[in-house]
Amino acid sequence: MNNQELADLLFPNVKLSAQDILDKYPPRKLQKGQIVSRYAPSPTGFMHIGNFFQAFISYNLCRMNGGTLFLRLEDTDDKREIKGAKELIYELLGRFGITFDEYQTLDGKDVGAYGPYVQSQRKEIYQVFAKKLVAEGKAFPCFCKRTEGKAEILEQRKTKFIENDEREYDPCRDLTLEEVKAHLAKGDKFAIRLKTKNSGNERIKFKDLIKGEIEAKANAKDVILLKDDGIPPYPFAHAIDDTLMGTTLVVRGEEYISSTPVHLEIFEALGFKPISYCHNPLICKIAENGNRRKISKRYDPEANMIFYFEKGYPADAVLEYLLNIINSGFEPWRLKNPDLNWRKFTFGVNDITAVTPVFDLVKLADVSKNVIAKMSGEVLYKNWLAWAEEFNPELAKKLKLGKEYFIKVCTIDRDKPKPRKDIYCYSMIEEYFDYMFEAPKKSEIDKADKKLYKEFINVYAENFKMPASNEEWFEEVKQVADKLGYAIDNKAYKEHPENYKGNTAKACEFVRLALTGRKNSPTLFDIMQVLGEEEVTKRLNLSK
RNA sequence: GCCCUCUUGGUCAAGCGGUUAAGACGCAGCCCUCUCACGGCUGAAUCAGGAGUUCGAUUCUCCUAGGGGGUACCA
Repeated sequence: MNNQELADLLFPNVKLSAQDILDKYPPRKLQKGQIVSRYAPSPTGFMHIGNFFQAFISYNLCRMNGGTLFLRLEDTDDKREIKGAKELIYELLGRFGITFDEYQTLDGKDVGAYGPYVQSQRKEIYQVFAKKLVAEGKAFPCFCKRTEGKAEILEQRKTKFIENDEREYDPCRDLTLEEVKAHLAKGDKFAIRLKTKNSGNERIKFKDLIKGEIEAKANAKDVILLKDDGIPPYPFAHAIDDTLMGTTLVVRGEEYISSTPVHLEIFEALGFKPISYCHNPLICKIAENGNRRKISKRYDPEANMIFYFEKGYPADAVLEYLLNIINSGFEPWRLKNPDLNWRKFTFGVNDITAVTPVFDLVKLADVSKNVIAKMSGEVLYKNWLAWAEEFNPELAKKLKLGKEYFIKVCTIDRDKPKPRKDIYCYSMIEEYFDYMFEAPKKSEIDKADKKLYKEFINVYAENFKMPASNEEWFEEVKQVADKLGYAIDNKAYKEHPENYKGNTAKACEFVRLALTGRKNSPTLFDIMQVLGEEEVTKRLNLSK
């Protein structure tokens, strides 16, 4: 079999040599230890948190080491491509402030010298290398039907063609030139497969930055290099692109560990040096049966990165939570440096957690509360409005109309050394402050308290005027309470509760209920100030 | 099935042969306080199991169990 003749037969239009391509991608000039990493999403129409997780790891690694980060779009699976997917990826990355040194703009311009940064535009490159491998006898055309993982077909092939159960040679690897010609004459489509040099008994070792050295069975399958549409599946594209683009560190999910031996054999066949890997753990949830499972688009809304914007979590809160998962050193650092931007935090490549973490929305809420607690009332208002304009236009209208008022609302129990930490996302604020929009419709009052409540509010409302200070306000509550037989002295109350109708706490609760309908709200005096005397009086009278 | 990988409280985890086994979230209780919070303090709760190595194992080795991942002309 003349391999060069076969190669020319298969790729009559490919004129460039591998060297021609290599010349276009000179090695990067890097300082010692400097990394080049990438984020390589597929445009599937949504961004999975696990996928974003990798981008974020790469981003952090690069930012800490002065490295280069590029974005490469892996749009080689035409069946999965969705319109607008590219835009969505760019939009989400932008919202999170994840920036790249090299990428292709939305209108198709490459920024950076190692493009094109979109795989579908690199078809010729892949073909050149595929042709080279065929010419060297390391790859061959395959005319079989696509199996695409269909069990029956795979099974059939196994029993028919596999010499022992350790290897999976493809039947087409031994086609004669004549047979190939016959196929081509019929116009049969062909894929290109790697002619594995292994028999299934070899072992290989490779290093992973998180897990250390991994030993595995070497690849012994004639894997696909080029699909019958001339486009490579992930492994071949990965080997070529990351080599050409000068990647020094590939961050990818754990699910790729198993296929790394395949990638390594492809690198070797191509004559490329292998690249360092960092296989990060997959983010999980606890399933109904108590087991962990991969966080999924189908069952977990939080698997989709758009979720956080719909709910209105600050981007930095999400990022800080993720940083928590990536590196456990972040939390102590944050405690020590409450006011520094998370971008100031550094950690080592080897310090990334190796355990599949369970995604915890409760913890995220806590992180987010702390992020929001640092916002001034004005900033909170701005962010809340921005969120509403996108996801709740009705609300946005109200917020804009009452701008001054709502800034005051947002400032309640804020802009002080120890702000409240109740709010963790913008979508919850409207409900949280519902009584600032209109008089409360529902009341959390205990049934048993109803009589006392009426009595108290009646007297309190009688001579109500807006207090000038928190102290004054409280004095007035106390006076009324005292008059009605409540304990002013909490100690006395604790000793003999039977002597009183309640204590000052109870009295305050009644006022709170009258004004907000709740037992729990920010400082009442602040609320009164924002509501204004007229409104407060109205609500008190309503509650009589 | 086969291959790879992981295993410290409910969750995130520190720990790298000798510790009263950190810390955070959550939970419970107390304190602070003029109410709601914030904050402070205290508490319950963890080394998957079994062998071995060792004077000594959470830490090293092996086995088992369990979890997760992979096993496509998907990434």
